[in-house]
Amino acid sequence: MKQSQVRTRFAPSPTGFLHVGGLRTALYNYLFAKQNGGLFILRIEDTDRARLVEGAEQNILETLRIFGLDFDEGPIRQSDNLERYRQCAKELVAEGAAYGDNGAIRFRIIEDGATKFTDIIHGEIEIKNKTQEDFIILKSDGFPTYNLAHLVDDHDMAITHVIRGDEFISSMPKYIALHKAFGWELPQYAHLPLLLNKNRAKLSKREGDTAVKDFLDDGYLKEAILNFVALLGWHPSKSDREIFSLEDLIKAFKLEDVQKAGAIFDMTKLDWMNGEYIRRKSPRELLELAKPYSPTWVSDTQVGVGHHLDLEKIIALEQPRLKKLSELPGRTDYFFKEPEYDAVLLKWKQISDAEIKKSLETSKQILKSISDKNFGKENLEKIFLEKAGNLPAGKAGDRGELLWPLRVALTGKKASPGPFEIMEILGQKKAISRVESAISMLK
RNA sequence: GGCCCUAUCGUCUAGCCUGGUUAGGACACCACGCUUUCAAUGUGGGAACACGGGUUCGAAUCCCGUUGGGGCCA
Repeated sequence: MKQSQVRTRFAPSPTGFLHVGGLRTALYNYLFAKQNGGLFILRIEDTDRARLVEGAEQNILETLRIFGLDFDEGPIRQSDNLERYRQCAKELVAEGAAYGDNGAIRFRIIEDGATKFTDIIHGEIEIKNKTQEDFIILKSDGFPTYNLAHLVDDHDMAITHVIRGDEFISSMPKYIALHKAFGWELPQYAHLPLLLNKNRAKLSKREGDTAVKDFLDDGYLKEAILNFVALLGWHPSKSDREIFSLEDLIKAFKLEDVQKAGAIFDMTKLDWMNGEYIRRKSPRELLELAKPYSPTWVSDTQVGVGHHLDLEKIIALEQPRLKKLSELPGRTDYFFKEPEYDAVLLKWKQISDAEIKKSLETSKQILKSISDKNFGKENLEKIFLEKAGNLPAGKAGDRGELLWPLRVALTGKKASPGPFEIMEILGQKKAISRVESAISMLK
């Protein structure tokens, strides 16, 4: 009848950078603990010395910190606890549940019958004991195996709910037998479906691009990654909601609503979600976030002191188009250097070179006639559209004939924001000189 | 190969427990509107209950089997 406080743990091996599957496991553990007023604990499972990767532990800690998955206890390292595992192994040998085998210690499996347990996500599971065999709990080098160490720690740390990947289900008879041998109470188990790659195979760190750090470096916002990962294998029942902050998730998440089947990690939706979060930022916030993506953004010196506002304007222009921050330099390069492009790009529909030239000359005339103070986008738009005869798109002599060559002259791109907004930022002098360059290309 | 898990649009999924829905949403895709282009945005569209048996007046939903996928062990 005891009502003990919920304690969950995330127990990664520092064998590589934290990947998206690990982040999800950590998140679910965190959410479950927090929504129950419990504690979330971090344990580093570093007993497999051969597979340790330098920097991995630090990356795991750093990544959890970035996502706000703050742990209440830890990090606890298994390598600090070796004596305890050895004692436990000896204890099992002493009572006959385990035996020595070439310097290692093996736990004895009784092959009769079946082991039954209840999983929070999967429900009742029954596994025949003869599918198991005696397994090593302490290696000859004196280090414990996962089978022993994780279980001793979960007990010592009073973990109430073990939330981990599906791949451990088939070993459950081992863990249950071990608990019995120790005379320990079983925690509750929730086995999460695996994250799969496009080929439907288990997502692995070796395939690359699954490290959370890579996504962060690529300009995915932490809110978007977290939200996206939360939705892989979980969805609120009877709700269509998709956008969740960490706080929202604590309220809405239900372990029982976690999917049983594996989910394919498909970045297409992540791209959309990242765009959603990008659009929710203010240009100022976005500017801060974008600074790492190009030397241009780092300091104002390259675009001239006092142009901070312009940078914000540039960001604001791209904000609705951006899927990830790393796209920014490529999309905005024409603000910082003269565009390079092929003259054929200036051609609007089927018009002749002479007509393009005439169009550009018209733009040049207009630009020269405007005073510097009236170079705002609204005014520019008004004047240009009047000149274009205010004909709607598609009509003979439509706006495109005037505006397309102008826009290309300014950007050198076949896709970009509109010319008026661009010119407002670029200023009259540069706008005119770019139109002139375009004209000279047609000679 | 043995064991275990699993199965709704291309993808993430709601619905399943407590049988009766035009099987809902989102991403992606397509079309249209807006528009100089690309986005953003609005409207609309195509798109799924793996298969076979039962039970039942009625099955995505309950039961059995098959097949597919995945995991663990070897």
